[in-house]
Amino acid sequence: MTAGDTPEAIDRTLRVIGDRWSILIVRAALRGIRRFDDFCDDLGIARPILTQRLRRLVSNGVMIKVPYQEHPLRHEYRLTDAGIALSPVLVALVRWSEEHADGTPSPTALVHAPCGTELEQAFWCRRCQTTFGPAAIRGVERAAGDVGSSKDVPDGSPAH
Amino acid sequence: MTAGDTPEAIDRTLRVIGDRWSILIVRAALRGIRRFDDFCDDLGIARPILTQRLRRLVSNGVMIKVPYQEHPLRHEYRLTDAGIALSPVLVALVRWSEEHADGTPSPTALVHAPCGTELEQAFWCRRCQTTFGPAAIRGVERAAGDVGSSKDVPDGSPAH
DNA sequence: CGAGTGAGTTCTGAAACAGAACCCAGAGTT
DNA sequence: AACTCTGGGTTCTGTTTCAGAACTCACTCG
Repeated sequence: MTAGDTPEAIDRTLRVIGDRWSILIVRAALRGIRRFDDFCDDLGIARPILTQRLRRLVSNGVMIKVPYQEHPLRHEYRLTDAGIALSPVLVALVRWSEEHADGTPSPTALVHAPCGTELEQAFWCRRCQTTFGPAAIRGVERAAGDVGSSKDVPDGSPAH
Repeated sequence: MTAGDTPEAIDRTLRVIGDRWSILIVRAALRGIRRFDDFCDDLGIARPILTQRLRRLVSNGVMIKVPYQEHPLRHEYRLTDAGIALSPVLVALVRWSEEHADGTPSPTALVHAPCGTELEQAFWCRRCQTTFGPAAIRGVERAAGDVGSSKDVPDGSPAH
């Protein structure tokens, strides 16, 4: 309550994809995996958990279950637009992993499709027509009357 | 094995920040919160969990514990550079929350500090000098000989 | 001396995770 | 018809992890 903030929204999101597997499932799906067993093999996830995760992702609109053949009725799981919209999260995570958690670059590079150049992720200011990094971010309250009260995100020197 | 991929690296990262609280803690820290009790109050997190999370974040180099006064010896927790580097993940999550999980925009807007314009997050191609969205991403194998084998990320129409 | 504060720890119960093994419908094989 | 394979699950059974109340402890302030 006191916190004029939103752990709320982000919290709800984390409930959807905030466990170790969901993000990996989305990632696998982005790589083109669609079938139950393929997810299983690719991720090494236990079947019951996969079942439950897929169900949750479906019920939260991240994926949908579509039949890909009748008769032996079989379904596959695909990302919805909302699911695809998670890719910035994924990319940010992968980037961070590579740079900070563990030097190993992932064997799959993500590139700009039209030209094949490896992509970067940045914050973009429409007004200045420029990209920038975390250091140039500031948080401001949205409450209409309150526009002056901007709190700086971490002050200058972070650590040390 | 068949998967020439890395759940590995990302998995390690998710072990660091892949629970519901760690990200929220980082987020709070980005907003300037530093002290144990303030995290507690702000997040509504249970103290034992906060203790443990902070310890883990510290041991993984995301935060550091620095004394801010002697005598009643007190520490505070600050983000390291690696921790600050998580902000793209945060931003991506918040963005997604707002757009897909729940219409409510967060009360704290993130803006480009120099000009105050609300920021956007995008993929950036250095070669083309352009920003683009998830649809224009493609994954290619990095294995030196194998550059031709590019798999498309989700094919054209995602769902429906 | 008593109250207050910052930063935890202990204890206890609920929930989530994880793996092995089992199930079942339909198709293809013999 | 019997037999086995495949895709897509479910059940059962432990092990972690989560979570909250309540307690501790060192120190300071009045």
